[in-house]
Amino acid sequence: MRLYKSSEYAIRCLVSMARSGGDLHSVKSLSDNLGIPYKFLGRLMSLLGSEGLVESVQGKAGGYRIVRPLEDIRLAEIVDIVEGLESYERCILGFDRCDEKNPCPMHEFWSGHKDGILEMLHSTTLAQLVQSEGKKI
Amino acid sequence: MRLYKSSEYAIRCLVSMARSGGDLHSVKSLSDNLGIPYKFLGRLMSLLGSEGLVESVQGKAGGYRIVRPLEDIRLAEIVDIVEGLESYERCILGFDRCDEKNPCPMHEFWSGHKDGILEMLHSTTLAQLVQSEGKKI
DNA sequence: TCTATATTCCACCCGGAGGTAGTATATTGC
DNA sequence: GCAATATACTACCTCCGGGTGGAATATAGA
Ligand code: SF4
Ligand code: SF4
Repeated sequence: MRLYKSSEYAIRCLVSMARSGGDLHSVKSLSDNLGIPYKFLGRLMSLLGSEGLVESVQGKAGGYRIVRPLEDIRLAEIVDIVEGLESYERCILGFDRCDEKNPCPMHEFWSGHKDGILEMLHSTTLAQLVQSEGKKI
Repeated sequence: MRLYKSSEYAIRCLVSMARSGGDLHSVKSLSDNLGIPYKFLGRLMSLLGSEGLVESVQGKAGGYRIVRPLEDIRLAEIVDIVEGLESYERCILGFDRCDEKNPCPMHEFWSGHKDGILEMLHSTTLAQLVQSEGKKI
């Protein structure tokens, strides 16, 4: 019932980068500002880069920047890259190939929450997170 | 975003036991009927027994039975015994000590779902699961 | 050119969830 | 009493998410 640490880190970094101006952010500065293990974050940002969510610039004064418009980056995409969406699309009791005619005992109590979360992940964009009133990152 | 396998097994076993009459159920029969690894389920049922959710009878023709009324056993209690409720009470970005005045960027998009799930876990009882229309176990 | 700072890539460690094996112990029915 | 069948307990294994260390590579700037 919790995101992977990696998804949490990815979201926090992207929000932090988007909030503090548009230019390059080094892994070092992100690690220091957000309290995320340096080496771990390095590998994660490299993954986000290879998946096209961010752009990397090597060498001194290098770092990462967000290239795509914030309204175009949805939570579902971030989570899918980092940990995959399988566990959100499957369900609480782990059954797959569910239909309304053959539900598990939890269906009427759970499926609404599951659908709501999945819808939220697909509809919420980085732009909304940046504008949200939450200050803590 | 998924229950532990152990929680899934526990819920499925309890629902199965409650649905198929009130008497003793051996780990062997539960394992066969539900397709749950025998040894693994044995340890899990032993835990449920030590926590007072079920009662164990040793020896030939022994097994486990539910003693408390079904209306009194809530999902939250089962989940708490098996995997703990921490990850449901904390939140999606892993912050603790959250208040409305100092939210994280996800708060307005997530906290509603979190509260709904927690409320569901605390209010749903085994009796409701047994009566639900779901046939698949 | 040389150095400092940055990403990139490799191998490795740790802890916990899931699962297996074997054995000890309890108890029913013959 | 004895065999069959049940729970109880201990030790161990595998996989993976999280995390660390070190060296290779790229590059801006003195
Ligand atoms: S809650 Fe519904 S969708 Fe989820 S596993 Fe059960 S039957 Fe399938
Ligand atoms: S969503 Fe709200 S309750 Fe959850 S971690 Fe963020 S601020 Fe805290």
